[in-house]
Amino acid sequence: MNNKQELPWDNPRFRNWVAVARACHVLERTLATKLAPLDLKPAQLDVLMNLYRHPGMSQHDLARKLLVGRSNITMLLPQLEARGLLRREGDEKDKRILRLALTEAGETLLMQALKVHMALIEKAMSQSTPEQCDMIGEQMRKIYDVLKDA
Amino acid sequence: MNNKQELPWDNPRFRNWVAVARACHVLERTLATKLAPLDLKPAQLDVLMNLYRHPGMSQHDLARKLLVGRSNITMLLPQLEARGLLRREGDEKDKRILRLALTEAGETLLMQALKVHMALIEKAMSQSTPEQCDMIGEQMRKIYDVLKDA
DNA sequence: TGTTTATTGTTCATCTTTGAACTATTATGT
DNA sequence: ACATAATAGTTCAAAGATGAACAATAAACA
Repeated sequence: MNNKQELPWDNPRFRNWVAVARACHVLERTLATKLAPLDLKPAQLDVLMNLYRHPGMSQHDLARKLLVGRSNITMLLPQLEARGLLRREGDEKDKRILRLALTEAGETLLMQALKVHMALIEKAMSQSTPEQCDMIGEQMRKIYDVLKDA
Repeated sequence: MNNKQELPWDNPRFRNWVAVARACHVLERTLATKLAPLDLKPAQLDVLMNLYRHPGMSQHDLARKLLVGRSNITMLLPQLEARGLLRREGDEKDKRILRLALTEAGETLLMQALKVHMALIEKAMSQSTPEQCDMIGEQMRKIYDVLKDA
C-alpha cells in the first residue's frame, strides 16, 4: 500500500502552523492563570473588551465577534450582569434585541484586566521586531478572511 | 481619576496578537467541521498525530505535549482505544506507566485526517511567502519558549 | 391585510475540559 | 531497611461550550 503522501511534518507550512497553535494555546492558558486573581476568565475578558469598544451591541453581534454560538453568550452574560459589570436593556424599536453596555464597575475591572493581558502580550511579542510583528498580524488577518466563511 | 493608560487597541503588539488568536480560533472551528465526517475531533487528531511521531510515549508525556491535564488524557483515550485506533500496554519496568501506540486502523484514519488538516493549513498559510511562513513559525516558537514555564 | 419566513435570544441535553482528591508504584534520603 | 517524596494514572464533581429545538418579534411578500 502506497502511503507515501508527503508527511505533514516535513512541510514547513504545517510545522509553522503548529507553532502558531501552540503559542496561542500556551498564551491562553497563561492568561487564564494571571486573570484568576480578578475572578475573570479569558472568555469573559473578551466580552468586556468588545462591549467597551462597541457599546450598545446586541448579543448576536457579540457572538459573531467572539466566534461563538449565541447560546454561549446567553450562558456567559448573566454571571457578568449579576456582578454588576454590564447592563442589558431591550432595544426600543426591535423588542427582540438586547443592547449591551459596560457599567462603571465593568470598565474599572476591564482596565485592571487589560494591564494583565497587555503585559503578557508584551512579553510574548517583544520577541519580534515591530516589522515582524506587523507582518504576523497582517498574515493572520488574511488567514481569518480566507477561513471565516469556509 | 486618571485612566489614561495607553489603550491596548492603539498598541500594534496587542492588535496583531488578537489577529493571531482569531486566526487560530477560526482555523480550529473549521477543522472541527471538516473532520466531522471522519468522526474525529481536533483534540483526538492531536492525540493520533503525537502517537504516530512518538510511539511508546506515556500518557503523562502526551498530556505535556498537548498542553492539557493528565485527566483529560484519561477521559480521551478510552474512546479511541474502544474504536481500535490505539493500544495501551503497561511498561515492563515501571508498572505505573502505560505505553501508547497507534494500531493499523489508527494509522489509516490518521492519514485520512491529515489530508483534511493539511489542506486546511495549506489554504491558510498559502497566503504567505515561504520566508514569511518560516519567520512566523520562528517567532511563535520563541513565544512558546518564553511562556511555557511562566 | 394575512401568511410565511427570518431573526433574536433562551432552554436544554450532551460532550469537553479542568483541577482536586485518590490509589498504586517508584525514588529519595536517613 | 524504612519512612518520606515524587510520579503515573484514575475518578469525580463542577464549569464551559455546543447545537438543536423553541418562543417572541419583525420582515417579506402575496
